[in-house]
Amino acid sequence: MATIKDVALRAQVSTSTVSHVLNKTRFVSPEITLRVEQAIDELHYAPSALARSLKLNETRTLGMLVTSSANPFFAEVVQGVEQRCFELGYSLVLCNTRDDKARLNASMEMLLQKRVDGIILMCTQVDLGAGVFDRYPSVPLVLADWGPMDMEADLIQDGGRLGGRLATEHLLGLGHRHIGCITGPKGKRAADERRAGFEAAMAKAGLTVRPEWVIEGDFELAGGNSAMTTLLALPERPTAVFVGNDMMAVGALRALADAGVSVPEQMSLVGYDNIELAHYLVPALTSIEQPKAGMGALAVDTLLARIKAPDSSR
Amino acid sequence: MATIKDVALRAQVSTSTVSHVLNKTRFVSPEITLRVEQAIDELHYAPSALARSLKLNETRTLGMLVTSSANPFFAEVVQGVEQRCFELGYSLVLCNTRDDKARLNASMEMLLQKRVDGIILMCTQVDLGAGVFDRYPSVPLVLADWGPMDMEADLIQDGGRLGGRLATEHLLGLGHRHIGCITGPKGKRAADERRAGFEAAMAKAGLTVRPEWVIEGDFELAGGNSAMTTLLALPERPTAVFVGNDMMAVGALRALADAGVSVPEQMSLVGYDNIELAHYLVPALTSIEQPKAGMGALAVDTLLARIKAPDSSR
DNA sequence: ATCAGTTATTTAATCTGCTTGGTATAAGGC
DNA sequence: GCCTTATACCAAGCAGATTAAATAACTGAT
Repeated sequence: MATIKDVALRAQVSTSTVSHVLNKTRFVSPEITLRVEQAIDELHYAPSALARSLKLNETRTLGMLVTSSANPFFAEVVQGVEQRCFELGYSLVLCNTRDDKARLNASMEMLLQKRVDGIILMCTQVDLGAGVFDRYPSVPLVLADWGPMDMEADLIQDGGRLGGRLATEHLLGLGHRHIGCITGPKGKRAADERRAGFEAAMAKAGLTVRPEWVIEGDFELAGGNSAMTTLLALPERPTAVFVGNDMMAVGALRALADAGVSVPEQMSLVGYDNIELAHYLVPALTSIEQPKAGMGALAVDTLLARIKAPDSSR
Repeated sequence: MATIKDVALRAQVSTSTVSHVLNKTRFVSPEITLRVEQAIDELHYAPSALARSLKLNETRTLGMLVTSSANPFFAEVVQGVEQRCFELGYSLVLCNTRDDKARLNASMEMLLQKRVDGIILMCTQVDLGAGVFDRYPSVPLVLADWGPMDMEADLIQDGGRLGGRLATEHLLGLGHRHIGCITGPKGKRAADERRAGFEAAMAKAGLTVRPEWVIEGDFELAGGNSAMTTLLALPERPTAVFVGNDMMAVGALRALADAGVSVPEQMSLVGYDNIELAHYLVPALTSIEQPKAGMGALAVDTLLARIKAPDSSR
């Protein structure tokens, strides 16, 4: 592959002139500019971002760690992240952690060695063993959808508490008084907040939350399915359930259908995230909107702001 | 960030010795090895993959271009690709093209400048204007799920013809004789092959394909929905439909429910891809299995084989 | 017309962090 | 004392960015 030297030779100028033409960082006379551009065309020259990054100490690359990028919710956030990266001239290195600590650490290590400018973390795994992070204290980090952490990082929060309240109030508005809840994994911020919102709304309506109607799920299809199955096996069933995310709601719908319980006649559901699929389900799923692409874009913007001003207050 | 020089200085050895310790590329005495390792720890040193890549002319990074990574089918393939990359010590740069030629070209340019070792293309866009590809004729490419192309690249093919036949035969086996088909976009290989399989199976069964029962969709939720709506509006309806992928099938199910047509009593469906969600739908969707993660892994393996032997026959 | 003083362009030299073939040095063997 | 080994170091790149320095071109004054 041609280098800047080849171009310089062919255009009969020095490499620095070529560099200035490429980056428009100084005036170069029109004739010379033309010669250089011709040489670039003829040689199919493409500057090496590698060499450039090495010198400039900036890769224009971000890393993203996500539990499972195939999960529709994450997939949409990832796409939002990628979209914003593209708009801003960055590229994105995607890593799945699969809830595996070793894998997370390995991926972090790789990203750091590749000298990404910053990293977006969106994983369930709360405890990291502090292994990698104190090795590289300086890499800008953004945490989205993350458990309690004391790391130096910016946080992207969804208004889970509000959303949980809205979801519950929707059910209350339909006249329900016996309301259950399928939550996400305990300890995961998003899960806990949504649940807190649910409890707040119930309390505000003067209703007590029946503990056996609050079931912990895993934010996945299967978890929602088994959680609903558990609920349905109870001697007394709620008439409505707030499900912590849409994936679990889909699983729950399946369980309801299998049990012959019709929705919404015999039981109402509200989901969370409003993934595209929710509209197409039968019956259509009511869901709390989550600006997934927006969260992705926000994460990128936050990260880049931090990169530009590493020491500004959080 | 510490460099190899800092480590060398602290360990009182030369940089080359540090390098050899890091890469285990030559014998270094135990005492010196220890000193070097201590220095590495104390300085939180992480070698720069940038400098390494520059020197070695290899980035251990692959690029992947995909129409829309949030599409469940693509999302699973992408995850398969990432999985295999991780296993092999590669990282993955993900780019969405959104069916936008300009964007595809821009992303290609970026990947090439970053000197990725190879690129996996999985996009609908058939025509590229040949802009970028002849500029960099040498980058190893793998095309998955791609229209007819005459580029120098390896191809990953799904057995779409076979799958289409199987799907149709499933419906025939259920006793159906009036079978329709909702296809993917014409010109897209996967779509055309599945359709060809459908037609082959019909012909083999001695049935004629009624043109008005073959509707072109877009492989998306909305397209499946409107295609089925169109079908249902016909004076004569088929009793079964082979839908070209699961996303469209979900959309179609919605249309059927809206029209009060019960599935499978009044109409049977078969999908394609067998995305995880298909099991959880109500009614459950029968679908032709597509080894999505497997295809991703295969794409990576094929690409790496090509990288190792650029001139071997295809 | 000529020369000092500018300004406009381009060049040459260094630097980024790391790998590696060639080489140096000290210890050990005969 | 000389020749091996064993072990570690040197220095030349890799592809480009940056900057001080050099050259060329031009200005106005004498």
